Parts: sequence; structure tokens; C-alpha cells
Amino acid sequence: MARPREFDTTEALNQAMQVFWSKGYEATSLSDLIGAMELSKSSFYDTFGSKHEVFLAAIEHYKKTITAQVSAVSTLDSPACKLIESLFERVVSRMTEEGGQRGCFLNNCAVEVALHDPTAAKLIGGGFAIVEDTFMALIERGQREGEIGLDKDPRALARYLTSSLNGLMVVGKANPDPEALSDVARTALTVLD
Amino acid sequence: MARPREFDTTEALNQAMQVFWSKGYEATSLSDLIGAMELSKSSFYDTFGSKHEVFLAAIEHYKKTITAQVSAVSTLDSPACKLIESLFERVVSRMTEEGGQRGCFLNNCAVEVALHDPTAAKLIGGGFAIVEDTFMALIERGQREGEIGLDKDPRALARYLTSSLNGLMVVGKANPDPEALSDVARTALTVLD
DNA sequence: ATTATTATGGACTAATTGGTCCAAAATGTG
DNA sequence: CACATTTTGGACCAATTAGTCCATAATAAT
Repeated sequence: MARPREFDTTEALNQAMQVFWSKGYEATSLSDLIGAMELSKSSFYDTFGSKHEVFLAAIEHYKKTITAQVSAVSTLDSPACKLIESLFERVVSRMTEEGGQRGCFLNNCAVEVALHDPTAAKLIGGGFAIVEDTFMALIERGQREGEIGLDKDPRALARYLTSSLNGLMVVGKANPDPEALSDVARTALTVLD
Repeated sequence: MARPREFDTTEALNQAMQVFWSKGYEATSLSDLIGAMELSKSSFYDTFGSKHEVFLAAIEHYKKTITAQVSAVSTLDSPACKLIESLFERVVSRMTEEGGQRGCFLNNCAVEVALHDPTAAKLIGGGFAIVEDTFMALIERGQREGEIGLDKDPRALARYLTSSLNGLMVVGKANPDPEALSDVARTALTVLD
């Protein structure tokens, strides 16, 4: 049959992303994918080309959906520092809640495949750049608002915050202890004072 | 033949660790392992039991060799702050040099397998604890030496530094840019002032 | 030198991998 | 209703996966 009218490519991609996110690239099999995406093997190859291509598409999908949510925070009109804090708090609580340990998909991908998959590495780098740019925008706003010292380099600070967020997720994977992660987040944010 | 007298189990384990470190757990095949370890399949199963058991042993081996080097830094008698800085510098330069992008094995393992392999997660957590304890010892020394304010919580600070080091390695994988990583390290260390 | 031990290569599984292909079936279009 | 277009399930593929097993061969102990 022709692919049902209501077939949603974006939703299929979303499902693929979920699987890769939970299991990692290598541990995800074709059958995992077609199961989650609810399409046949032939349609899979027909529409997406290969496992690797879906993987790259899933990374892009993540950036457009999840990473975009981070980006959107910078448009809210709370004080910049509060928004930065809320991003850290969100990561801490996500990492410590039931089933939140899969962390950030970009983080997972960076660690698992960046070394051997330059194409993916570029996409991932682009995702980190979105986060970094978001932080930078917030920091500059914080400086305008007088919350953050003008002596500080917004780019360096943004890079630092991006890295901190990733560190939080790595240690959270091995030991999702709320106290420990809160210590990390709280300490990391003292840099803004 | 009996296993050659000069066969070195520790060295074989070291080779296994190198492969897992470079390729990750899932992407490492049995033939990769027995190739690197230079033993036959039968000896492999005879001596080590299974791929998974070697993996766990490799994590332990990493802790005993590589992580132990970090631990050893705390016994040097330079000022504590200098030693902490040197640890960060070492990570930055390692991540940016030719072939240094494989990062930290514990970090890689935490991200790739911790979620689905509780046994490994525990070993990895133990490794992070070694790093954390090292930092804490250095911080307490720094406080005694008057370099670090007594108002600071050594445990929280140690957790933070451990996390920072891991963040550095994740972003370094996607974008091993010396400038960016230096920014991160420099900013992270301002917390000690 | 003979025996007992130990490790070996490699044949052998059974399952799974990512991927191809096509006849059949369902659909949209006239 | 009939035709052209799509999409399908599932057979099929070669390669690889982790893991077993054993007769052979090399060593160590006597």
C-alpha cells in the first residue's frame, strides 16, 4: 500500500531520535529503529537511506526541538541571571528524576561518535554553539542589566557555562545524586557574581 | 601449548582498555579485542570469561593506572592551587593535541554505558570519586596554605572541579579548539579565588 | 623420557547485523 | 472501474556477532 496519508516523517524522526538518545548509536539496531518509527524496512531505506543518515537527521531534529527550547529561554524577560540559574536547575532536576539519566543527546553523541564520525561531530558542534550563543546573549543582557560585571568576557563565560552543563550531565550519569549535582551547579554559578 | 611464560595478563588488559577507550564498548568486537590482546579466542574466554567481564576489568585497570596518576598529583609539594591548575592544563592540552580526542575513558564509559550497565556505573562512579577525593585533598591543603578561602566547602568545590573536568572533555570532543577550552579552564578556576 | 597440565587454533554455533529486492497490495487519479 | 503510482511485508543476502568446543601441541613436573 501507499504510505498511509497520515504518515508523519517528522514524528518518525522523533521516534528514531528517542531510540538513539536512550541506547546510543552503536547499540541501536535497525529493528529497534523500524519498530519505534513504525515503518517497514523497505520504507525505512526508501525514505531515510541508511541508519547513519537517520542518525544525522535525528541530531538535527534534536537541535530543532530540544536545543531550541534552551535557545527560547533567552527570549523570556526574567533577569538574565535567573534564567541562567533556571537552566542549570532544570538539568539538575532532570538528571536526578526517574528516567532522566539519559542526559543530553548531543552530549551522548559527542562522547560516543564524535571521534570517528566527523559529519556528526560538526552537527553536534553546531548544537553546542546554539547553547553557547544562548548563554552569551543572556550574559550580555545580564551585563546591560547590571547583574554581571562588565569586566567579564561574555564569550569565555558562555563557553564555560556550556561546558559546565555538560560536565553536570556526565557525572550525573555515573552518580545521579541531587546533593552532589546541586553542589556542582551552585558552585559553577558563583562565577557570575 | 601452555600460555607462554612471558604472557602478561596485565598488559593484555591494558590493550583491551586501549581498544575500549578508543572505540567504545559497543563498537568494540571480539576480534578487535583478541587482536589487540594477542591471544586466541579460547584463551580469551578461558582467562577473562566474556567481553563484558574484560570491559569491567578494563575500567578497573584504568583506575589503577590512569586515574591513579591524577591521584598521585596530590602528593607533589607544589602549592595546591598550582597543582589543580596543572590538572586542568593537562586536560586542555591533551584534548587539543593530535590523537588526544578520545578523552577520558571513565567519561566515555559513563556516557555510553552507565544508564544500562549498573555494574559498570558503580565502577565508574568509584573512579570519579578518586578524582573528587584528590581535588578535595588539594583544596583542603590550599585552605591550610592560605591560598583558598576557608569560607569554601571543600566537598562542593571538589565535586565542581570533577564535573568541570568532564565538561571540558565533552565539549573538546565536538570542538577541540585550544582557545575555547582554555577559556573554559581559566573561567572554571576563577572559583578558587 | 613420560606424564599431567595447560593453552592453542580453528571449526563450529545460532543469532543478528545493516542492507537489497521484488511480487503483492493498497492507494490516488482518470 | 481501470490504470499508474506508491508502499509494503518478507524473503533473502553476506558479513559479523559473541560464544563453545575439542583434538592438537607445547610446556612443566616427575
